Amino acid sequence: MDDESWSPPQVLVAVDLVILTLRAGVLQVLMVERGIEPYRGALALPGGFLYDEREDLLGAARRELREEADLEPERLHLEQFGAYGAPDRDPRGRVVSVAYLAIAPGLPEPVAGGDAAGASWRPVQEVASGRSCLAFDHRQVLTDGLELARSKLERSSLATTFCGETFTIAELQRVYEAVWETSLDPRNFYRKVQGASGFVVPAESEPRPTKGRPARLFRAGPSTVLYPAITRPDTAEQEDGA
Amino acid sequence: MDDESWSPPQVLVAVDLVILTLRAGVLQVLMVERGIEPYRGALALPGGFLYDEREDLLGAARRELREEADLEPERLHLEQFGAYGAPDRDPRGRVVSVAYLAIAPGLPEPVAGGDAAGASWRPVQEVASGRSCLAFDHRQVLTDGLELARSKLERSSLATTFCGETFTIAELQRVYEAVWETSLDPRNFYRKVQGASGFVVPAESEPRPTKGRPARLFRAGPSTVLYPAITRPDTAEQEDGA
DNA sequence: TAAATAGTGTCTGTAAGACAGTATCGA
DNA sequence: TCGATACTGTCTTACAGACACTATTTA
Repeated sequence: MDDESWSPPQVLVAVDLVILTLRAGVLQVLMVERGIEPYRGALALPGGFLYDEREDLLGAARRELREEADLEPERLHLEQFGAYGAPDRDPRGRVVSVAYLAIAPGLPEPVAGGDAAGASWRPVQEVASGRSCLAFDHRQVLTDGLELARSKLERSSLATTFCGETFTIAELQRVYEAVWETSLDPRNFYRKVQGASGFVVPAESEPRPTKGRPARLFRAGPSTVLYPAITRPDTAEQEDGA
Repeated sequence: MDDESWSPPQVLVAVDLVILTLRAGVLQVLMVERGIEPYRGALALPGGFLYDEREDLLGAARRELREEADLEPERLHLEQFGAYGAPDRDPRGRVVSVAYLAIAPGLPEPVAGGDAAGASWRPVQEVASGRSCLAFDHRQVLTDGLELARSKLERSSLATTFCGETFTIAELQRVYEAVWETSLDPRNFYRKVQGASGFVVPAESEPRPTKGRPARLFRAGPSTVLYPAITRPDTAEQEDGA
């Protein structure tokens, strides 16, 4: 290992982004269509190489968020969740990719303009499950990012970052239902959200156009950690053999 | 970004290992004393650069485990938990380090022999908390790895990997107490461990030398996920301002 | 009025924490 | 026998899930 003539291999470092949002009640992920080889024409997560020697990983993630997704990094949740470095994951050579999870409030327009030309929101279910062809190991990256988002919904106030400035409890519930792919009892959900101190605080503002009784509006509260947690329903508890 | 003349920076990739074990009832981490600059003489986590173009990250972690810690990777829990890539984290140049958490059963001897010459077990509390000088950003890496271990004890059967082939409930409790830096009620702990289906299974074998009534022996059960979880006592729930 | 959505209350089972009590060993 | 450790049981409170009910809007 400390061989005099040995020197460690040079590697390219990239960041990849799993950017989630809720549009029309379904969980969507931002994907770009690759214009160049390898995987030309396939879907890929937004991302790219480190720009220069001085850029740090989070900085690169923020830059890609702006360039490829046309999103303001300052307002978004952005969190690292893994490094992917299989030697053959990129046919061009050795690339280690660090993955970040970003959450954006539902945006009315599909991303447009600037460098984000090829980017579009896609339903997560469609992209993650089987059929479509994803570049590199991005299916695995997506799956891991999704699982992080799902588990963080339980014990952190992450869910509010899917919503706008103010939101109703029912809207918040739709976030949980979309990310978890479940349905929840609105009455129990209401009780639990109210019971988690500091999760949401009332926001007095004009009611929304609606059928039925207008809902109260809330905004994100001071807590980042939820206690008690909003627990995810059993999705068939797993066991595996020794 | 797609400037023709631009090319991404070459980076060195390393793996760093947080290797935890329990010795004499205290949580210890394997540290090496650096023999070369930078940070000569300081304590560092075991680790090193990727060996060649074909080695993958987990492979590198396994190799370092063998070389630097003289441990058999096959028998240990080994899990990635983060990538560290601040531009100035290594004065020699740009290095991105991928961190792994490893758990070893208590080993009677301090590590010796082979490349592991400079390695020694140190109490985590002493290393992580303040005083001693750690190389690079290894204090942060250690802290993050520790927090992963602590949280995984709650919902996974990780704790049994700190123990030998067979163990008593009291020994398992000492694992939780050491990692969490708490004390637990033995009676409630007993009930919870038994209640978590598949966590431990009885092992019939000769009782141990002991004062008092000899304890039953168990071995790790088939479950990797704990239900119900073994919950960590409140360590002052945190809130932070918006 | 009805239809629709919002919000409250109540009941039941399970799990957590506190702690009393019984069992089985060595000396 | 006593001291020590192992193990069992019981009580109280908190939370999860199920679901009945009341409230407030539009049509």
